[in-house]
Amino acid sequence: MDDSDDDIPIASLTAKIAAAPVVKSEPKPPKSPSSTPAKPPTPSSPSASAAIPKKIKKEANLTDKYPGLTPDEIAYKEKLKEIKRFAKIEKQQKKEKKKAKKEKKRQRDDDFESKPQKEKKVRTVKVDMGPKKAKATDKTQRLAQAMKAFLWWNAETPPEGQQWSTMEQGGIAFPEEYVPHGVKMLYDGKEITLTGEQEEAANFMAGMDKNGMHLGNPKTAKIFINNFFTDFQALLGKGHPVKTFSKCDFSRIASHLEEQKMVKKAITDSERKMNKKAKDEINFRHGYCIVDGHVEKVGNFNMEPPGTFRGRGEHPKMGKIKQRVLPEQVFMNFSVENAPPICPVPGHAWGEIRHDPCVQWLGNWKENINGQDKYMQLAAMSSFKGKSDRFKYNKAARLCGNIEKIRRDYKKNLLAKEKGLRQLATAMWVIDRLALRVGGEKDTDEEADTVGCCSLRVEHMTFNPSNEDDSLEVELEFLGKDSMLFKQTIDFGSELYTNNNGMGEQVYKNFKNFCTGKKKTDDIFETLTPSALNDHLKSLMTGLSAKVFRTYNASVTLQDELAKKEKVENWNSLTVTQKVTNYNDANRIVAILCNHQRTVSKAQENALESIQTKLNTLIEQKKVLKKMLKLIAKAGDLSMIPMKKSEAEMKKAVDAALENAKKMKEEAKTDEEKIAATKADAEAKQLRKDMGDSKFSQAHLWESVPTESQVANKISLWTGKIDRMSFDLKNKDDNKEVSLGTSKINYMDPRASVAFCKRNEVPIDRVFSRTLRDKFNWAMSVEPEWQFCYEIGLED
DNA sequence: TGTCATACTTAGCAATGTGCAT
DNA sequence: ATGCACATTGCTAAGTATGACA
Repeated sequence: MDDSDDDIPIASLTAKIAAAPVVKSEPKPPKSPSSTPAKPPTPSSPSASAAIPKKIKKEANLTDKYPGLTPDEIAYKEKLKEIKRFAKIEKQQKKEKKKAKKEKKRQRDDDFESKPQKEKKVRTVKVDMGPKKAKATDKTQRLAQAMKAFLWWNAETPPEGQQWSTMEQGGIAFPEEYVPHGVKMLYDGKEITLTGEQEEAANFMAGMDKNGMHLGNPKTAKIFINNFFTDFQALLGKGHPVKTFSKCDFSRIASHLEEQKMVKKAITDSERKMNKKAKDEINFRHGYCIVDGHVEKVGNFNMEPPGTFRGRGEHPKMGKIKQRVLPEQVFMNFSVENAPPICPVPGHAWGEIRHDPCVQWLGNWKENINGQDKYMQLAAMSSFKGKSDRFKYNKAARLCGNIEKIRRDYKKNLLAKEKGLRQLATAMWVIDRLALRVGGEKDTDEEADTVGCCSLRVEHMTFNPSNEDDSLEVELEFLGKDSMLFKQTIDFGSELYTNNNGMGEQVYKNFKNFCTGKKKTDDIFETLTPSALNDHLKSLMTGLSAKVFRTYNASVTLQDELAKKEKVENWNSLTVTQKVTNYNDANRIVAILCNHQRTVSKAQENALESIQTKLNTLIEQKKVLKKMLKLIAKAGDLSMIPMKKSEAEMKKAVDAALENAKKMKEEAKTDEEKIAATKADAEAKQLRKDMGDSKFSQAHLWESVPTESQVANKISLWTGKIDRMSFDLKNKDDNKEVSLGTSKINYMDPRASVAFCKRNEVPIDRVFSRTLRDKFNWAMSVEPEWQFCYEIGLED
C-alpha cells in the first residue's frame, strides 16, 4: 500500500490521520513481515490502454494464416486469441497466488499456536521502549479509525440551524473523457462514420440487454427506442442519412463492447493492482471530507457518467440520453476559510462556489432528463446522516405516546358531516393501517403514473371483488413508488379492522361514498393534498408528517414480532442460526407491511423449478418404496422389485469423456480443433450432470433385494427429505418477491435489533452487515432491555 | 391556495463479493 | 477446488417534506 499522503488536496487531512487517536480494534492475526519493500515507479495516470496487452509481432504472416479473410476479421480473430491466452495466464496466476496465501496462512497459524508463551515473555520484558509505535496500517484503515474515533452523539452540536461550522472537501471525480473505438454501425447495410460523441451514444444502445427490463418488455421497449432515437438523431444533426431506427444495426459495436468486457476480465494481477491503486487514489482524493475538524466519508463522489436514462415502470422519458456533466455545471459547497477543492478536469473549473453551512450537500448539479437536482452528500455512516436518522427514529418513537390521541382524532372525523374532514380522516386511517405513502401529485407526461394515498383514483379500487353478499371487501390495486405493484384485498369487515373500535365498516362506507358518481380517473380524495394532511398531523404532534407512520409501524411491528418469538417456550434452547431465522421472519413481516418487493430473475425462477422437479421425484420414489415394502412383507413376487443399475460404468464413461475433453483442449492447435475441444468439454459436463440426475433418480433402489427393515428405514429417510425440501421450497417461493433490505436500512429502529441481539447473545454481524453497523454506529450501545417507546423519543 | 424550488430520504436493480455444498 | 446460490454494495431513480412566492 502506498502511503504517500502528498497527493491529497485536503491539507489538514494528512495531519488529521496522523493525529488520529488509536482506536481499539478487533484482535488480528500476527502480520507476516511485509514482502514488498521496493516498488516499481508507477505512471501518474495509468491509462486504460495499460490494461490491454501489447500486440504480438505476427502481422506479416497473418494474411497467410487466414486466407480469404478481411484484415478486420483477422484482427478480430487475433484479438480473441490473445484474450483467451491472457485469461489462461491470469487463471494460472490466481491459482498460484491462492496457493501461496494458503501456505502463508498455515505458517502463520502454526507460529501463532506454537508461540503464545514466548510472546507473553517479550511483552513483560518490554518496559522502557518509549511511546508505543502505531500498528502498520494502510491509509484506508487509518481513515476508518479516525472516523470511528469521532462519536458525534457525544460531541457538541453546531450552532442552531447550521449543519457545520467548517467543511473542507476534495470535490467530485469525473469519468474519463470518451475515447472513440472507430467500430462502425451499419445503416441499411452500409457503414456509417460517427463522431466521438455520436459513437458514444451508439454505444449506449449497443450495450443494452435486449431481454433486460427496458428492452425485454415490448411496451417499454417502444418508449425506450423512440426516446433514444430522437436524441440520437438530434446528435447526428439535420439531414443525416440515418432516418429509421429499424435500419440501424449496432451489432458490430455490440460485439466490440462484449470483447472489451472480456479484455477487462482477462487482466493480469499486476494490472489489477494498478487499477486498484488508481481507484484508491481517486478515493483518497475525493472520498473524504473534514467537517468541524473530523474526518467524514463522502457518499457519491463520482459524477454520474453519461448513458441512457433508465426510468422505472413505464416512465415516459426512458431511453433519453443522459448527457455528460461538466464541472462548470456543478456547484460546490464548503467553508470560506478553506481552499476550494481542485477541479480534477484539466482546463475546466467549478460552476459556482457556495459557503452555506445550513445545508449538508457538498456538490449540486442539474440532470438534463427531468431537470431535477442531484447532490453530492456525505455517506450513510457520517454524522450528518446519523443525526437525522436518529432524529427520525426518535420522532417515530414519540408517536408511541401520541398514537392513541391521533387515532381517536381520525375515528371521530370518519363520521364528520363535512366531506373534507371525512376524507382527511379516511386518508389518515389508510396511512396508519395500510402503511401507504402520502402520494403527491405527478405529471404523467413527464413521470411514470404512480400513486400514493392522496393521489389514489377510483379505478384503483374494486368493491366486492369476490361478488359475495354483505361483503365489505375492497381490492386495492395500483402502482406505487418505483412502479411497484400494490395489490391487496382489504376486508373492512374483518376483525383486524373492526376489533378495538377499528371502525373498518365506517372506512368502507366512506370509500364507497367518495367513489360514487365519479369517473374512473377521478381522485378518491379530491379535497385532500399532502400538505393539508401534513398540516393537520402537525397540529396533533409537533414534527409529525405522513411518512413517520411508516417508520413507527415498521419499528413497532418488528419489536412486537420479536417479542412474540422470544416468548416461545423453547426459545432459549434455540441455536444462534435459528434465532437469526426468527429475526428474519419478523423482518419479513415488516417488509410485507411496507410492500418492499423485488423482481424474480430468470435464474431464480429456474432454480425453483428444478427443486420442484426433484421434490416430485422424491415423492414418486417414496411410493415405489412403499410398494416394495408390501411386496417383501407379504413374500410376493420379488422379481417385481426394481433394481439399481450399476453406476460404475456410467462414472467410467463420464471420467473418460472429461479426460478426453481435457486432452483435446491441451492438444488443440487450429481453431477447428479448439472449437471441437470446447464442444467435447461441454458435452462431458452435460454427461456428468446427467449422471448426477440419473444417480438421483435411482437413489432409492438397491443392487440386490433389500430386507424389510432396510426398506422401512429408507421410507422414513425419504419422508424426512420430502418434508425438508417442500418446506424449503415453500419458504423460497413465498419469499422470492419480498425484499428485506429496505426496511432494515430505512424503517426499523436499529436499536430494537441491537437490543434483540444483546438479549439473545446473537452476534450483531449476523443481523447487520459491515456497512449497516457503520451506519447505525450511534445505536450500538443500547441496553438489552431497550424498548421502542415514547420516552426514547424525548432524547433529542 | 396552489405551485415551485430546494434538500433530503427511500428504493430496486445490477454488479460484485462471499460462503457453502459438492 | 469449483461452481453455485445467496448476501452485500454501488448506483441512481423516485419519492417526501417544507418554505418561499405568486
